[in-house]
Amino acid sequence: MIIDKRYEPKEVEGEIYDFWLKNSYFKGKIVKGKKPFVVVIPPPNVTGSLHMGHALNNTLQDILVRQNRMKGVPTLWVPGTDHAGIATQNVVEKQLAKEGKNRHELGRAEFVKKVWEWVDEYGDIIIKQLKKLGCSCDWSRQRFTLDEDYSAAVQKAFEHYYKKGWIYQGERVINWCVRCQTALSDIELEHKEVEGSLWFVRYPLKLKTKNEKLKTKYITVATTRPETMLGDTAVAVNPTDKRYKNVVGKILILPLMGREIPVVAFDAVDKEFGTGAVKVTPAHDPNDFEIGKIHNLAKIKVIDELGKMTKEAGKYAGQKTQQARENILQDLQQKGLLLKTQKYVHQVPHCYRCGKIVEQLVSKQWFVNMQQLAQPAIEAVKNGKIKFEPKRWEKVYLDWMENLKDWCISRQIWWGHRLPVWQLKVKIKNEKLKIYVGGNPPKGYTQIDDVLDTWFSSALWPIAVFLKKNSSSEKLKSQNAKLKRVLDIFGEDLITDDLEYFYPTTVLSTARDILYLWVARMIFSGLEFMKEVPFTTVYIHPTVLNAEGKRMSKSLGTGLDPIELIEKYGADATRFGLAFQTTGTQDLRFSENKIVASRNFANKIWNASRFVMMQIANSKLQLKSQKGLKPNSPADRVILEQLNQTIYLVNQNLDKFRFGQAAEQLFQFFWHQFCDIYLEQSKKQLEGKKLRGNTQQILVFTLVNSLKLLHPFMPFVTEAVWQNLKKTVSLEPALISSCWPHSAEATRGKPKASSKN
RNA sequence: GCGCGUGUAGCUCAGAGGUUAGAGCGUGCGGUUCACAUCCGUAAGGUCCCUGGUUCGAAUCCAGGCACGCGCACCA
Repeated sequence: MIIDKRYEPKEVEGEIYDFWLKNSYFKGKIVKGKKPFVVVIPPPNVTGSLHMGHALNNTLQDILVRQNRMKGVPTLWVPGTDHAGIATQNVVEKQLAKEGKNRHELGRAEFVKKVWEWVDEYGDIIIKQLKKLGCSCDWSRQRFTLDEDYSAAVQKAFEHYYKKGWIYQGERVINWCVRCQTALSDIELEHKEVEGSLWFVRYPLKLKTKNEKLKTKYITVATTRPETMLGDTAVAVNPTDKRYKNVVGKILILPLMGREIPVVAFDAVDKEFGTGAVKVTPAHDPNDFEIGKIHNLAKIKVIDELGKMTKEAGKYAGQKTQQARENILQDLQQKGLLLKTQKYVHQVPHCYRCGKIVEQLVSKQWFVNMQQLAQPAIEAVKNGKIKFEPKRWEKVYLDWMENLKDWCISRQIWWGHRLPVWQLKVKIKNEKLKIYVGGNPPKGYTQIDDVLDTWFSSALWPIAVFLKKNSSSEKLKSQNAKLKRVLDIFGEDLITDDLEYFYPTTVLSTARDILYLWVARMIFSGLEFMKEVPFTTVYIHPTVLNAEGKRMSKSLGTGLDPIELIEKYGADATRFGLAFQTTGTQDLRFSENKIVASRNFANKIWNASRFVMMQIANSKLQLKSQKGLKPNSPADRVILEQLNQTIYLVNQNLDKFRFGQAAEQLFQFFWHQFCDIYLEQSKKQLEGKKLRGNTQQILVFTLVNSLKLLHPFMPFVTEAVWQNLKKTVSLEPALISSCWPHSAEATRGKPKASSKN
């Protein structure tokens, strides 16, 4: 026998993968009149390396893709990477810091060049890792969100929104990361519990005359951020609060600054919290900003973009916020205005990229008005055009969509798509700044510095991956009326037949934490630009937790490198082990045991196949179809029935994204029903001449179909066996493109009900 | 605060209104000529979180509670 008695993944995986590549099995082809099965990969960050979540998600996608490919459906899985604005910029900045430099010394052009160099050198790591995992992506279609054509599409999308009047520049209190030096959208924050304090500060009421005697001399406010009080321009109380009934409209003297500020009424003030009176800092709190709008309050910015006190902060100017806080508290204490201090645990926003505390400050940024975009995206889910799996995520999605705020899309970093916004160099006095939006600005205009939120471009992923001039697909030939609109938006140059054929995609499989950041935005973008949903099913895979039930994360040191698992146990074992643990309802508390068990299973498949091959060597066996099989013994009949049930159950479970149950069924069937029972039985049957021929037939038949069913889960070992088996039995040239078992008996043959009729 | 999820063998998890509740790993015992020791056979191991309700029958459905995890939120 040619093959070894132990399955050695390392010896076959590379070779098998090359074999698939060489024969273009992963290529997506347009087959007119046939509805394709299309998946776009959630593009990993170029800075990333494969973590367990990627390994899981891409295993599951590959299972679906391979199954559909075998079913004979035109199948395409588009791979690619995301430029990941802030994340990538941070990586390169860190590298620069090691050399004692910063990006400002380099200048914008030089810095961006450096990032591109970094991307060229390291950006492909994760792609190579996906290949190791066995992902059957169409690599000829690999995309990067900063590809030339992709960028063109991003620009067109911006222009489109702008023309509609949905993009505007506005002054708001935004989240500002002092470390990354950029604005962040609300969902780019991570709220972490921080043990802080609640300080109670007295704001004296202004006396009408020097000697006026007041019943109440102070209003006490509670704050977690005393340094912002320097920017206070009011104190707000609930209009129904009896305690403050008589002070609304009165004037207070802001301590330390001496500024006169009014007491105003505002519904949203919680009477129960603190003292029921809240200091109002319109420049540093979004709610206060709203109060300020209503009461026409000044916005006094006391903290700047570097996290230091501005000159508006009087004697505290130039101090870092923390330092200013301490000084202010000391000064208040001295003046007897600090009533008390309470320990207070609260949620503080941190930057999702660098982990530093985020400042809130007033700033001029670009926004997308969400009003008209949200509604169709809500409808599409409500009317079932997009289904969530598991279904409960639908509610999570809808809750967010129904409470959408405008999307802050400008970032003050350098790595990304620059806004196609230009302004006239010379600012004429008393005249609004002249702005041009688009690709060819008139003379004298310069482009503004901001770049777009990374998620603005990834929102276009299911569209933009099919927009490419020099793609394998040619420019649009068909004059499909449906695409007229898209042509108008993106222009002739970008539209290809691919877009017409492969959009909308079928399944989007992703992690729950980017449901808002990415999935929701793809949905409304798809509906806006294509007037059609970008995918019909959103599958949310379980989160991979470690043994302690903590989320696996590299930064937390709770990660586990899937590549190490592949090295140790093989890609098949890693994949099967992950799929096995994907049960649909629960998060996945990762256990290496399951990978070990799967490694053993791969070996079992290998050896059972070896046994079958030994039995049929030199037998010149002509493989019969199921109809041609003649089960002679009870064991024959049982194994064929069990195979049919397995085909049925695997299909059922995969249709419902029940990967674990499908894997379990295959494991049970192959190991216990086929190997433990039938293979043992066959040894007796093979002895006598009477049963020998049919037993051989059934052995091969069962093995061949098992390999097919197992292939999406364990592509390497099954293909390796197939290639060997092919030498003695006439089979399709490759398992990957062979025909998925779907005999009439199997599709109809539910697990047999004991009483028919 | 609101919402979501989970609780079943030592561990990780399936299952689900109806005999005796299952798997993998782990554990005990026995087994190496004859595909595989990454193996085979066999055994032990469960108050299905608690309380109440519906039912002929509940681990399963309902209500309440407890525990853990997660998401959202403008309690300053």
